[in-house]
This record gives sequence, C-alpha cells and structure tokens, in this order.
Amino acid sequence: MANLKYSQNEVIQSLLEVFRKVGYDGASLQQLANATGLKKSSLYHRFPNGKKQMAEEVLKAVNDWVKENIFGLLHGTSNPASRRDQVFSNIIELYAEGKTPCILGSLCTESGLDHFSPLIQDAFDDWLSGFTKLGIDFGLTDSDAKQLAEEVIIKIQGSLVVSRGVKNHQIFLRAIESLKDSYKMKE
Amino acid sequence: MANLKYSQNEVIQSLLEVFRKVGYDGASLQQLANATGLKKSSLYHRFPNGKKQMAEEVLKAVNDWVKENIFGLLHGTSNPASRRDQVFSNIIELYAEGKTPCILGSLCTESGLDHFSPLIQDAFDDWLSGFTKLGIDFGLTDSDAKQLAEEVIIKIQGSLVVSRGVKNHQIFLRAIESLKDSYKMKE
DNA sequence: GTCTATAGCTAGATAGAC
DNA sequence: GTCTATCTAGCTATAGAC
Repeated sequence: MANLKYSQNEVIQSLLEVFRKVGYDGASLQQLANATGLKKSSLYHRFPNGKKQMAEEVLKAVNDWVKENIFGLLHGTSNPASRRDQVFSNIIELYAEGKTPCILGSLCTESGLDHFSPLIQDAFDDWLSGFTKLGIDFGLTDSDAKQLAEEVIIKIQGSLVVSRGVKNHQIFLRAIESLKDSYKMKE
Repeated sequence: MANLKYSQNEVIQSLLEVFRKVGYDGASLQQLANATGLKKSSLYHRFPNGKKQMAEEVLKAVNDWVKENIFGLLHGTSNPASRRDQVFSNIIELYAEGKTPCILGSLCTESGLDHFSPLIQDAFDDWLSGFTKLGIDFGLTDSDAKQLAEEVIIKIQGSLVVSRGVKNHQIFLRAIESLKDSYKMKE
C-alpha cells in the first residue's frame, strides 16, 4: 500500500490549491495533473469518478481540518482569550494574509453547490458552531453568540472577496482584527 | 440601426443573469446564446471579441447601474435617512432578497480578474465612495465613514456567499438589516 | 500505480448564405 | 443582423502497456 509517487495527502493538498484558486469549472484535468505531478490517467486511478471525486475528497479533507483547527480548537478548555488569539492567527495563516481564496467560497457557485452542497454546508456549520461556542465562553447569550459567529463567517468570506476584487489584502487583515476585537470578556 | 431581434440592453441583461449565476468559466457560449434567444454566431456579430467582450460589456452596464443607483443616490441631497432606506431597499431588490449572486463576486475569480480587474475595482470603489459619503452625512468622521463603508461592502459580499453556501437567504437579509441599523444620526 | 495513446465530445470561434 | 454549418482546440474520460 505504499508504491505511491506522492502520498494521497500530498495529492489532495495540490488539488486543493488549484480548486480554491480557479474554482471547480475553472480547473481542468490537465491543470490538476500538473499541480499534483501525476498524469491525468493516474489521477483517474486514484479518483475513479474524476474531477467531481477530486473536489469531493478535497472538501472532506478541508472539513477534517476545520473540525480540528476551528471547531475543535474553539471547543477546547483553555481560556477563551488564548483560544481566540490562536484561532484568528490560524485563520490568517490559512488564507495567507488574505492572498489566497477560501475553498468554500470558491465552490459556492452553481456547479459547486450542485455537486457538493452537503459538504459545504457541513463546513460552514462547523465554523458557525465553533465561533458560537467561543462567544458563549466570552459571556455572550446564546443568541448574541450565534449572531456574532454569523458575522465572523460573513466577514471572513466577504473580506476575501473584496480584498481580491480591489487587490488590497489589508482589507482582509483589517476585517480579521475587527472580528478579534469583538470577542472581549463581558463582566 | 433597429433591425434587432432583441435590444442590446435586453441581451446584456440576459448575459448578466448567466454570468452572475455560473461565473465566467462556468458560462458556455451555448448557454449564453440560449439565455439571450440569439444564436452563437449572432452573439459574435454583436460582440466580435467573444465571451470576454460579453462579460466586459456586462460589467460596464453594471458600473453604470452602480453609478446611478448607489454612488449617485448616496451622493444625493435628500435627507440621509431616506437615502439610506432607499439604497438598502434597492440592494435587497438587486440581489433578489439574497437569492441571486453579485456579478462582482462571481467574477472575482482568477480568470475574471485576469480579464476585468480594472472594471471590477471601479465598481467596488463606487460602492465604497457612495457609502463613505452616506456615513459622512450621518455625522461620522471621514475615517469612521470609510471604515463603515468597507464593512458594508464586505458584509454584502460575504452574506451572499454564506447565504448560498448554507442555503438560507435570511442570512443575507439579517446582514442588510444590521448594516442599515449602523447608519444612525450622530448628535 | 503510473504511464502513453486516444476516444468522444463540447468548447470557443468563423465562413458564408439569406 | 441572424442564421446554418463547420473548424480547431481543448475538455473529460478510458484502454491497455509496463
């Protein structure tokens, strides 16, 4: 089980980079093959259902990552302020200071949703429930915490779009800072 | 100059609907032809540079719309509160209560930006300057007004993405309401 | 498991009749 | 200005050698 030219994790990581950069429709098999270092037919050996399966397994990997580094981290037991700092720091890294798109946003298109809607919803839901938990731990009511969590997801996605559109990733960094500031302990 | 099966405005409107729904890469000429009611070759007669020119003229039309209905409206002389109400009402209509994507967001992808970056930037800049003006008229400092305007654009774009992703357009409507509430007169 | 080669199709784009 | 017909290139996907 290990005559692989590249590990499945490496391959999926390469596919992720392509999909989040150019989207589902924009990604050609040639481009995906080039990115992974494998030939098209080798990709089909690993993903018999083709491009759709590639994106699907990429999304599953992303969901695992979110479960561990967002949902899991935010549901931890360390003090809320340090969980907040760590998560927002991870987020900045995840999106390369705003220079890299989010795979969820990139697949939130008609064809993407046609194929992967449940996976995309699951990922967003984990983000939401993670940040809701953080808000509660900061003393917010359930309702306020939920509302703030929604604002977090919205501003992350929106600031990534706008940063890209106006070619100024400071917009993303400013948005993250303002979100971080909105998690302050209520006495 | 009027042997047209459909007016150029009608055609561009149909193209807009396709592009904002499926994006630039996702839109095939067949699909664009079907949407307009013209054959592919007739589209090429009107847009000799093909799909790129179609999206380009769509974006120019959108920029005109934004100049009139956002930038222009917000720079009007009527009282700030009524301008605010009218603009946010227009926005809800523009995005069909959050059920329809924004063309700017849909083209904020690698291929879209490769081709149309200046037009996309111009449109975002008009949104920003319009809402900055509104904030100033509500008594905010230039700096606060600019920051709030940025938040408006971010939340519109982000809430459209998230609404689509979790299939709940109430998220968009809630975001718009909260933005509207943030424009209150400072005494 | 990876490769070369290629099938079958649809994409974007053009030629020329009306 | 719109149409039918067609070109070429690229697409997704498969067959079969190593």
